[in-house]
Amino acid sequence: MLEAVRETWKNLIEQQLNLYAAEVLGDIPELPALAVQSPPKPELGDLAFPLFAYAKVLRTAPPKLASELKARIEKLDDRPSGEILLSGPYLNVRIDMGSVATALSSRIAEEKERYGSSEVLKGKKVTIEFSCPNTNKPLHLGHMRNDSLGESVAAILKANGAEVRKVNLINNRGVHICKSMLAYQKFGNNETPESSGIKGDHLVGKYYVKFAAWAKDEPIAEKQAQEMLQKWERGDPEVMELWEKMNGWTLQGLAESYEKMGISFDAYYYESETYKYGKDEILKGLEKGVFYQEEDGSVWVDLEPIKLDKKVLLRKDGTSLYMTQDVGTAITRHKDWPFDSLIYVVASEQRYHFMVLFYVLQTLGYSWADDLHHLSYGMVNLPDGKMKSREGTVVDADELVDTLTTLARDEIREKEREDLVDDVDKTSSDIALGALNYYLLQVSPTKDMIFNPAESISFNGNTGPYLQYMGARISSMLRKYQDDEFADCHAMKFDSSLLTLSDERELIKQLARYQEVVERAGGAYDPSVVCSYLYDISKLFSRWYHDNPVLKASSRSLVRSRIELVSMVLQVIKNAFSLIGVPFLASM
RNA sequence: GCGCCAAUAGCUCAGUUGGAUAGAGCAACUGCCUUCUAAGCAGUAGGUCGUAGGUUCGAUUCCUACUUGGCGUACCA
Repeated sequence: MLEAVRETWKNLIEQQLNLYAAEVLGDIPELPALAVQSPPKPELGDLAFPLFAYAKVLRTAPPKLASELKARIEKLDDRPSGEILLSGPYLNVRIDMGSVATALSSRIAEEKERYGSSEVLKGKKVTIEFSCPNTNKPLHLGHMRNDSLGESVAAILKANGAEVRKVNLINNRGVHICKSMLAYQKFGNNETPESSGIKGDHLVGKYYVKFAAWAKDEPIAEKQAQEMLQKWERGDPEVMELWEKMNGWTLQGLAESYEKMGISFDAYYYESETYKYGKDEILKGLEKGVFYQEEDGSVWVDLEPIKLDKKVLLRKDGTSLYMTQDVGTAITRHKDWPFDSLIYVVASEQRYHFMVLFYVLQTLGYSWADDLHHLSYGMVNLPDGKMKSREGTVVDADELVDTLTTLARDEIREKEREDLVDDVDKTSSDIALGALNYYLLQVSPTKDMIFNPAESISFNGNTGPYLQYMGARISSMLRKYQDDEFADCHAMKFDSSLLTLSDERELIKQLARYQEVVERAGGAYDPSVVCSYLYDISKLFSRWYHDNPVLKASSRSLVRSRIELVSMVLQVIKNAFSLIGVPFLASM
């Protein structure tokens, strides 16, 4: 919303620069593009135009040039409202924030939860794949980063106007699946989730762990697992029955976890189907001559054009590999729903895999293969090192959510707010969720991160609950404002000229730039952009409303104006919450 | 060996695409609850932005080399 103002000033100054150049030099040279920045401090205005770059061409010192331009612009009859400030080599502008606030207020009132959305990706269909769990164990912290990112990026792209299809590929076959099946066959005693009271995914996970323990001093274990996989591939009825039963348990458990964590999908794919895909595509490529065959019959792609080695696409016995399947799955997905862009949310360990995959798809000549993205995120480590399932240092997702929920509930009790909160259980789990999603999304996706459990359960500082708390405070204020006591204010019109404090100007500016934030987050597939924005605006708001009364402001019209500002802040943080999986709470 | 990614306060992280005095949170210390929710606000202290060159009027940001760490480099997934 500030863009228009920014452009107006930029064009005006560029125009004056050209006129000045023509006067001084006699002709119009090619001038460098004018940069627009934000001044570091509010006193310095709202827009900053550094003039260093013109010193040489115009043979004028930047501070002199700044005052020259100021004088020229101020002489113009037809110039935008706002004030020009001089600050050394910078020409700064204090914009007319009142008119921005007025426009903003009607726009937010009209667009409500759509405020901040844009149409930059309108008409674009995006498939995003994330989560992709194995069916041999429950979700852990690593999955949670994946899930949070997937959900958030999907929401951000939607807000930018894209049509988004969220897909999950369930890894429900393979030797690792057989391992838990085998252990169950041996040690399970027909235990079920019902008989044991253990959630399905955790029960299956228990046998996966059991297999590892057993295999440690049982050399034939691995071999038996391989044999079981072969039986599975032949469709052995007994194995299939067990497979279906145990997968059912896991999927039921995962569904519960997803539900609890606010994760959902538009479509599921299953590896037990997709592992058959891709072989014919590779053979087609072989016919076209884009791949080549070794004497032993295996099919390869030469990655010389992307400066990599060679990669096998079909084994010598003609069977598929992971890569083969992924090629086939991408193509199948495009047939199912013709996307313009496909995003894979997968850990950075697999960068190489996706470089190859994308190259192979391009080589096969699919037009949509130009817009494939690997949203590669870094590993989640613990303060004392890596998570290792064998050493039992894996942070279990369900357990973590439960712990955080309990802590949130304790906090509500301790503050004696149980009666003031609608539903204590729901509020507690929403706080837990907000804490987790914010903690995970705050960090730039590409970077490895350290998950500090002690820190994640702290609700102080730069955390999800801090943001939720701001939302709850504002909501509480707005509820009070609904009282008859404020009836006279309800009838008044919003007068933006009363919002003259520096913090008020800064708040309006932040509100006005929200859409740009959403666009930048979308362009970079980076929810942390939204997180930083939310924290900045919340912190600014906290300070402002700590220092300045709203409902008890010095005049009724000031009450009305500040309420308008407060309402706008609430709408914007609510909208931003929805992009990063932080539940909004009207009270907490 | 080769490739990719990273390195900013004691710790965890930002840094708006090259600009003004590099910012938060946590931890430490100090104030502020008869006043719109103290899950809060304000303040103090904490930095050769891994090292060395280069490009530029200007570099935490771009380039090169090096150091350190992570991850890859399977006819595994």
